[in-house]
Formats: sequence, C-alpha cells, structure tokens
Amino acid sequence: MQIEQILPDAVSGAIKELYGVDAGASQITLQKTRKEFKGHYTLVTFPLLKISHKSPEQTAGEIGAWLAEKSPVIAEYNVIKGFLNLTISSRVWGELLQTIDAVPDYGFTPVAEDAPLYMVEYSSPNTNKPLHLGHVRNNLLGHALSEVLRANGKKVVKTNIVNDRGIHICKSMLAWQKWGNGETPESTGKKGDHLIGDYYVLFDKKYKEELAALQAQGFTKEEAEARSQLMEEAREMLRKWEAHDAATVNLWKMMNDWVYAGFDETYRQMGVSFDKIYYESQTYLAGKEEVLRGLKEGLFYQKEDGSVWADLTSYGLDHKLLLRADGTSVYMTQDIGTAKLRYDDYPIDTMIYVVGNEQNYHFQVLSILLDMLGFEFGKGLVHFSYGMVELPEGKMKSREGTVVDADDLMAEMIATARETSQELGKLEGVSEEEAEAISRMVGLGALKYFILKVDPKKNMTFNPKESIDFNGNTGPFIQYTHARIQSVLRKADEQGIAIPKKLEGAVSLSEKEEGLVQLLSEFAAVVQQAGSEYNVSLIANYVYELVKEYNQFYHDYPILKEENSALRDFRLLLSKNVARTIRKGMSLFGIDVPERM
RNA sequence: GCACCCGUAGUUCAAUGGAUAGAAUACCGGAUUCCGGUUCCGACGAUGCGGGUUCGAUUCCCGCCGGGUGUACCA
Repeated sequence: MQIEQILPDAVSGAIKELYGVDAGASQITLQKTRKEFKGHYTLVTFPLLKISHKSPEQTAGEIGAWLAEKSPVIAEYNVIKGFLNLTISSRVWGELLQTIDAVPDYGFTPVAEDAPLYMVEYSSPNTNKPLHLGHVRNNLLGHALSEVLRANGKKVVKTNIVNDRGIHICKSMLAWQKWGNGETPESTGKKGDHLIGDYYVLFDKKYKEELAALQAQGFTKEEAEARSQLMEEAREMLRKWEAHDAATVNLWKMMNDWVYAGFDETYRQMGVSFDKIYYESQTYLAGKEEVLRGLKEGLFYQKEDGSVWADLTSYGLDHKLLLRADGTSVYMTQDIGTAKLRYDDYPIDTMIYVVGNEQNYHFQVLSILLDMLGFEFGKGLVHFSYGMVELPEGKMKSREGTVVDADDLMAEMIATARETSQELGKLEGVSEEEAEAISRMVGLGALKYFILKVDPKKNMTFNPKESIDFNGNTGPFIQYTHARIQSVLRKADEQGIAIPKKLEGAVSLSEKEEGLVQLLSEFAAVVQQAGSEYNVSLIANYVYELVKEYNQFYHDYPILKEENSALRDFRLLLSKNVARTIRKGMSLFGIDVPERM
C-alpha cells in the first residue's frame, strides 16, 4: 500500500462523513508540504468549497480535526489559509519503509500476459556516417523510455529503422569506388561507420569543387547543379541499385556491413539494444505499393511528370510528394511501408517514434496519410519529439566540422572520469580492471544522466566538463552517494551488525528521516508518471532529490555509531532502501552504479 | 509569409493551476577532521512585454518581442 493511495482514501472518507458527498479525485488535490511549514502532505481546500459551503479555513479545520481523530494515519494537522497541512504518524512511516523493503521490485508492475504492447522506435541512423551527439540523446531517450514503460507493466519491443538506401548512401559508395583504392576497415584500422563517413564527406568536397569549377565557367549555381557529373553518377547508381544490378548491390552490401559492425560497437558501448531491426531497403517497396494503391483509389493524385502527391490542404497542410517522377520513393513512402510491416508483424497497441523535433511536420503528415490509407493506427501514432543538443560553443554544424562524434565523446568521457578519479585518489589500490570499470561507469553515467535529466522536448546545452563534476546535479554525484552507502553497509557487516528485515519496536523519527521515507514511498508514482507522460527526466530529478535529502540526513545523524539499536536498525534499513532506489532509478537510464568508487 | 516548439537567477536545469518560483554552478561568508576526500549551513541573485480567464497563472487563452525548427523530387 502506497501513501499516494492511503491519503486520498482517508481524505475522501472525511469529506463523505462530514458533508455527505463523494468528492472526485480531481477535487482532492494533495501535494507535498513546503519545507517551511509543519507537515508532510497538504490538502488544498479551495476546490472543496463548493461541497462544504464554508470558508477555506473552516473547511480545512473540519477535515483536519476529523482526520486527526478518526484516521490512524494522521498524527496532527495545522491550517494555514486554505491549506490543510497533515502530519503522518511515525508508526506509518516505519511500516511503509518495511513495505517498501519487502517487495523486491517495488514500484514496478510485472508484465502481464495481456499487457498492452508498445513499440518504441529509436536511433534510426543513416548508413553513410557515424553516430553523433544528436543520436546520443536519441538513443538514451529511446532506451530509457522503453525501460520506464516496461517498469510500468507494458510489453515493449524496441525497434530501429536503418536508413540503408537512397541517394545519400550512393554518394559514399561512389566516392569509395572512385577514390577509395580498395580501402577496408581492416586495412585502415578504422571503424566501418567512420570509414564510410569519410567517403561521404569526400563526395561532398569533390562535388563542391565541381560546382565551383562550373560556376567559374560562367554557369549559375542552379545550372551547375543540373550539370554536375558526380551527382548524375550518384543518381545513376541509385537507379541501378533499385534495378538490382548485381555489382551495385554487392558493393552496397559490403559497405553497409562495415557500417553495421561499427554501429554495433557504438550501441554496445552506450548500453542500448534493439529487439527488432527494420531496414528501409526492405520496407520501401511496401510503402510504394501502398502509395500506388492510394493513387488507384483516388486518395492521391499524379502530376504530368509522373510524380505522385497527396493533397493535404483540407488538413491545413501543403501538398506532399510521395513518389518522384522517376518512380523512386522518398522518406515518407518508406515510413508508410515500415509502419504497415510493423503492424503486420506485431499486435501493436501504441507505436512511439523517438525522433527529433525537426520532424514534427513529417509525423503529422505520416499520421494523416496512414489514416487516409485506411490504417486505423494512423491517428494513434506517438511522436516522442525531443529538442536539439547544442554545445557551449554553439550549434553543431557538419560543414564546419563541429559535429561531436558519439564514439569520440564516450571515449573522452571515460578518459576524463579516469583523470578526475585519479586526481581525487579514488583509484588507489584498485586493480587495473576495476579502475577501467569504474571509469567507464562514471564517464558514461555522467553523460547519460546529464542528457536525460533535461525535459526531452526542450533544446539543451551539453557541457562535458559540467556533466562529469563530482558535485551538483550530476551522475557521478549520485553514483558517489550510492558508493558511500554501500560502504556503510559493508562496515556494518564487518562489525557484525545485521541489517534487519523487519523493524522491532517503535522509534520516534526525526523530520529528515520521515522526509526520506516519504520520498522513497513516492518512487513508484514518479515512475508511473514518467511513463504516462513520456517524460523520463522526471525520474532523474526525483533521484537527485532523494540523494540530496540523504546527504543532509547523513551529515546530521550517525548510523553505525547510534547507540539506540532500534534507531540504528531503522537508519540501516533506510540507507539500504535509498541505495536500492538509486540503483533502480539509474537502471532505467542504463546507468551503472559502482559498489565503491 | 505560414506552421510547430522554446523564452525562468550570470550560467545549466526544476516547478499535476496552488502557499514566500526551487536546485545546481559561479562568487562571498561560516561549520564539519567524520562511516569516505566529493559532506553541511548561510548570503547573493530570475518568470521577455502587454492584456484576459481564475479565489489563485511560470503554467491556460489572445496580442506583441526574441530564439529555434520545419515548410525540399534530402533522409
């Protein structure tokens, strides 16, 4: 039984008794009591005035008196203006702490057979360049959201759509063919995705040179683009690919495999994974079929040049291209096909796309198009839209080479964690393997926490230096607190003090202890809210608050030195639960917490 | 132009329509020699502007101002 249930029940009981009316949940607004007032939870009485027909103060007073007298949960109350501050009895806090401890995975609903199925798409890389900082936010959000949904008892299928075909892929293929001299990841020692990325950049460079040369001959920019030999070759390659030309397809396969090997390494390092991967090369034809069906059924229209369009003006939007004049498909076509195949493959209840907010329009259109095509799931798509990641120096621009590579970033974070730890003397006396493991946990934890603590829909600034600080609202600070608690528990064990399973005897608790139990008992509600709002940053803020509270408690009260054994037991149990909650909360983010550091 | 998103301390982030808008960081002052150094306390400092709804607005609505993104036969 959680406090979030006990309290509203008690309050609505009081209202029923006093005024003879069943108050709706929306009218019972309970919130945490602000620090400066006495009490744990506060009932706002303004919404209840219509029921009580009395002044706010009177209403609060009556409900408070009733609860204090009749409810075993409420020890005392006070009224300030229209706010009724309720103090929960120490006995109830003690019982709650045990309840929390008794359930192994408290706060987490087991996944039932008939639980709704959520499919979460995230990452969605192009196979022409390595993952960068933007993908990092995407991957971390997608992974965390999946974990949070699962913790809420949903079935989750994590999926990825790989953009493995299209003109952009042909560009790097062409560059490699022309200037690659047969280079491979093995021959260069480069990760496959980086190698391919280099050729994509090379294409762009050569293409620009060609344009410049043409413009120097007196052509306009548009004329130069139309005359570009390179671009024509790339388009030719795409046509060959779509016509299943053996040489082209083989080259494509070989180069894509290099990239996948590179991606796999990045994903492994980041700690994210997928249950099912879709490739656009395998879904775009399904999309094309659907578009042609739509055309036949008169849902779409065809221009004289043969291109196919959807008229969305009745939805307040523009006309949208679905098939090019040469019959090749575009991004939207592919997404239609992918969606259809997914719903064929799985009994999806909710489809969530973790994709940046620059594609808000795309998903608005996708939803409408699927609906037009008769897929009832169209309207129900969820676009989990997140903001851009910027750096303290400003925005990342690929042209200016200021894009932060995901692999480099992670390596740097780990290296920095190691340096800092060494400076602080944390790595003294630990083996090389341990030092490496701790540096990884801290470095990656810093990165993940810093990114996930921000409200997903907002643009954010990622500051590597700040993120890895061992102080403040950072991953390492949380990890450190956890490690310190573990140290206390270890010391208790060494001194032969057992951590009790059950508390014997009543103890009177300090406000800080009550506050901590209060926080612990709210964890489940936070996880649930995060799941229903698709906002994982709530959990980060919760964990940090818990850690801060614990540190204040830790500073003021002895644990092992406490002479009253009942109180010591309570504090040990409390510490253990805080550590558990930290681990659980961080695990939703894919963040490891070291036992010691 | 049109559409969508965002404007909160110097900076990075919080705040189901609720009380005196919270943290962190930076700077300044103090405590702690402890189970673990990275702990704790205090001071400083903010809702872009103007209306509206409400008992109550950072939050909802309208209009400005500022920033971002999209509006591609790119993905």
